[in-house]
Amino acid sequence: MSHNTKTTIYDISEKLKVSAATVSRALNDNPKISIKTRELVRKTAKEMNYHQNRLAQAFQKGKTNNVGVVVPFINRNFFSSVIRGIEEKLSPHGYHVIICQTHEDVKTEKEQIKILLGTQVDGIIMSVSKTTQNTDHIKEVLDQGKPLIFFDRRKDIPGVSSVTINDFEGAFAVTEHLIKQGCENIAYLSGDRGLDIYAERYRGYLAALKAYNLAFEKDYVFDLSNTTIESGTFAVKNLWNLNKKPDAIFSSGDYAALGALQELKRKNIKIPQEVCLSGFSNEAFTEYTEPSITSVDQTPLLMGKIAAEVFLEQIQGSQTLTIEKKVVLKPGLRIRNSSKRK
Amino acid sequence: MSHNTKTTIYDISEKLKVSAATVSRALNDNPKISIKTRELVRKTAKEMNYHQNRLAQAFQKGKTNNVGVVVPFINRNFFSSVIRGIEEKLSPHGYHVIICQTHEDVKTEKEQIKILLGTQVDGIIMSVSKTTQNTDHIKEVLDQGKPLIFFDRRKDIPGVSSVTINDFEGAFAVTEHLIKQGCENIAYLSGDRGLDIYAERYRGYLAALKAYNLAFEKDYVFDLSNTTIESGTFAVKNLWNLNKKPDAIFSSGDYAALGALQELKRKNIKIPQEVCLSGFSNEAFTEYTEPSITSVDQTPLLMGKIAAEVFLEQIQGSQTLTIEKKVVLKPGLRIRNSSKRK
DNA sequence: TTGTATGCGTTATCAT
DNA sequence: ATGATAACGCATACAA
Repeated sequence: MSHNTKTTIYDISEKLKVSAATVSRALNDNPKISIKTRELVRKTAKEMNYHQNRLAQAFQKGKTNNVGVVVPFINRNFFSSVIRGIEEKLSPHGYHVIICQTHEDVKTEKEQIKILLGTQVDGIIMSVSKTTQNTDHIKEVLDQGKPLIFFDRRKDIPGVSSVTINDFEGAFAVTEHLIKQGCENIAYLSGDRGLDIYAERYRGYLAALKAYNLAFEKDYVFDLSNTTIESGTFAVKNLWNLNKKPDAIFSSGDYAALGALQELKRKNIKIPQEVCLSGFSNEAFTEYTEPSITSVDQTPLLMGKIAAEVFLEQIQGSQTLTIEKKVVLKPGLRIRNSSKRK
Repeated sequence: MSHNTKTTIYDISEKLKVSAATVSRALNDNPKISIKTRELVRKTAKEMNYHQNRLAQAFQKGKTNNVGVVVPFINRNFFSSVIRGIEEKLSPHGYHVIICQTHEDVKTEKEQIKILLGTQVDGIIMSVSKTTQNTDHIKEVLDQGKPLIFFDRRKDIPGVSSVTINDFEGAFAVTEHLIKQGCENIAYLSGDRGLDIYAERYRGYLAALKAYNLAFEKDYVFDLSNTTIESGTFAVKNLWNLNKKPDAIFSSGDYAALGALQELKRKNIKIPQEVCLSGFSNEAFTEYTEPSITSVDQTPLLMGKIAAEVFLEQIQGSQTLTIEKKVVLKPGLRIRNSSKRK
């Protein structure tokens, strides 16, 4: 019942007294092989419990039909949704997705990419780690002539396509919304602006202030190394030591917004009456908190699908010519109770 | 600067006028090769931008150092934490994790396992999909002589080790806790009892009722095909059509508990004063809701680490003898505001 | 329609 | 300490 020794095409060829090449061709439904032989081979293969060694095949073809997806974390709604989008698009094309997480650590990112390349993935779709400065390990993907696509968190590397949302626009929309709710002293919790996305969101915040003639207050900008619950809590504690308290908090990440929410509640500060609050990313929990948190939808499913499409284009396109494609998606403001005053 | 043609050990051997075997050995730090040669080869390899082809290596060795991890979803706190635990344990041993999600679909599960086997993973650690009945595709892993370890959601297959928590005990503890808060009419939202975990949790609920001489009320048990927010909402709507309303709800999953919470709030029912509520799994959001939701911690990080340990034991152990190991972890009751009456 | 021969990149065995 | 060669499983160019 259980065959422990794996059967190869040679075993089949021996049993059927045909050549291994014939077996190989039959298995691949090569029309040059007679239907009769094809069926016989198939049947025998099944009987002998034959399973193709994809490794050997990939080795000889130089193509695995695997694509690597590298993300900081898999348990963020945003990233897991992007992955889902990629899978949905790629799977019908026979591509399989290998998921790797870096835990925001360059060293791990480097290692993961090295392994993915060594294991011969056909391409890599990634969102860079927060700590990534030097990009040599990323360029290596290009050097090996393989498609590389960034999504969300990109780096400026010539020849690399990317799919992002318009973070500037998203942050502008949030800030504008807060202003329209009557807020004038809007604190901003910023993620690491070494990442484009956070730099852009900050720009959006500033631009909206300017557009509505609100004074920029240096003390209202809080730099977080990580947008975590703890950092949000910490930020509020500090902000409330100021003489002039803010009447709104815009966090560039949902987790910090959540931490801020919790601390505001501990301080018995009414949301949104006294302070309006917004996050960014539209994590699932923003809907469930009390009050629910305003946020920005990054359309991750769509982002994943488009990233996958770009990959498919690149892999089908001529190998010599690399087209750099930059897709920028429109963010969606999700206004919830934490900032709804009417 | 960028070498598009990948260099092999032959390129190095040619340049250095040594044999490919020597290069291979040098690269692997074989002590039989002189230090001088080893260093020369290393240096040249770097210069020529050589990268090992792990695929070729795996092919010839019959060992990839990859292990497949198959889960229903990656964006559930429980699963992503287990994966993290597995990674942490396996990574120092040179193993790399390939993550696959089935989206609770047997067909996908089948496909994923087939691909993982074809791509020659050294073993598989998995949590079966809800819809999995027939297990032939899972047995195939054993047939190929590769270690297979279940975690959380297991199937009864001889020779397969598993790491689970004591779901019975966890559910018993929750029910007992609710009873001690003064609840007497405890509704139960059950996941698909075709899965061991849900069957066990149900048993725990029943056993606690019995232990405290509470009558079992058939109408209080609600069967959910999926433990989603919607199903929790739906359950509460139906339960509140009964003449005798429950004074507690114990959901076997956190998402359904969240849905129940939302619906209860819409109905202006005070939690925990009028109705106590508990979930199961300790999803991150259970801490953030208003009120926070009592739940059961499945110690996923530990579970992942142990699953990985079992894998390592099996792969290092003799190939002929398969030991079936069943590890059962202790669940942790996390009492939160949704059920704290004092 | 089928068979023969070769190569993919690496490691291992057996020489030297 | 190093070299020559076979082998891993499969697909394909070339022959027949």
